[in-house]
Amino acid sequence: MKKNNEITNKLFQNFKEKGYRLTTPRKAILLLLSKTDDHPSVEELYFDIHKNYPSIGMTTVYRTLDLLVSWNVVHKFDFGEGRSRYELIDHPNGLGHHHHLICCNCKSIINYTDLIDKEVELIAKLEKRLSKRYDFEINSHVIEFYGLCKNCR
Amino acid sequence: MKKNNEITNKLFQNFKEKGYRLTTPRKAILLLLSKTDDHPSVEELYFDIHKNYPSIGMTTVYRTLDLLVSWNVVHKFDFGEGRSRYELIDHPNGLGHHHHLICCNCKSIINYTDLIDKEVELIAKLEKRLSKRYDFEINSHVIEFYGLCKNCR
DNA sequence: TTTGCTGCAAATACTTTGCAGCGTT
DNA sequence: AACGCTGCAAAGTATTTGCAGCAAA
Repeated sequence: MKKNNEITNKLFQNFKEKGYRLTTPRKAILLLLSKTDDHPSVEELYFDIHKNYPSIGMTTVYRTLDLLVSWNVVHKFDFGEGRSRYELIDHPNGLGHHHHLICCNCKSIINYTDLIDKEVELIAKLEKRLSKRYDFEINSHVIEFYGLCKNCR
Repeated sequence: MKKNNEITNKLFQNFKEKGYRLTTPRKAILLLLSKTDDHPSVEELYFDIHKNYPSIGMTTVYRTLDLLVSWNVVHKFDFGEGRSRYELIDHPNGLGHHHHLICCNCKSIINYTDLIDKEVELIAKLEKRLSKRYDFEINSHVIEFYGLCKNCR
């Protein structure tokens, strides 16, 4: 599993830099997140992890995710379901950066990656402009479109 | 108060179309939301409303907001504080459409309105493209930048 | 009069915290 | 050995629901 090693190495460095340790629950969560293009909730992550590591509790999943979010490794989303969902910021699966179409009715989420060059460039410019104007260090961005999906119209 | 009448008229139509009634709590919430460029939480709305209408309870605020959200009159945000925040989608105060810079540390929010023409145009194109591609009816969009504000860097 | 919105209180769901124990470094 | 992560159970907080009463059309 070349990819797993890549992830491990990358995150291992993050951890070292921040002074945190690479523990079993963290490895498990990061590997799970790196294997999906979905946005798992805490509960979903917990159940999956539990299959392989029955001793890891829900609390640890919460705490680990909080840390990963604070390190800018993971982004925490709220799509209005009353629970949070999580996603790797730098996804290693070639999925890369993507955004969301969110159905207001059934809460289904479509990932889209088709931001053309012009758009990417424009977002970069906007980021630079806002950053300077508001003296704000921008780490990540989110573009979401809300509406009704095919089935709910 | 011309503006209040405009809002009332506009929403009154929405209500009629949807078959819902224009009640005191709804008027109160809509007027409050139309008077601020902030993103009040349920609790904040409740306290404000309570000053003028002591009989309106928190439950009603929740329920009313849910309805307004489902009618696409109000957008529900979650900035990661563990509570939701609300904002009129078509703000009548000339504030117009805006987006957010969100500080990951102190959770402060900066509104920015300076999307230049090129950007607006581009978002419109993107919307059209996505809409067609995914057979998705887009009603609103959100562009958020996450990072560290002036004070938290 | 009828429909369906309101309010209170209780219930629910998600998330956080206290504290003792354990694993890494 | 020391530091600080981990798990369980309990606590906390935001949000939802049941049900009787009431208001608007």
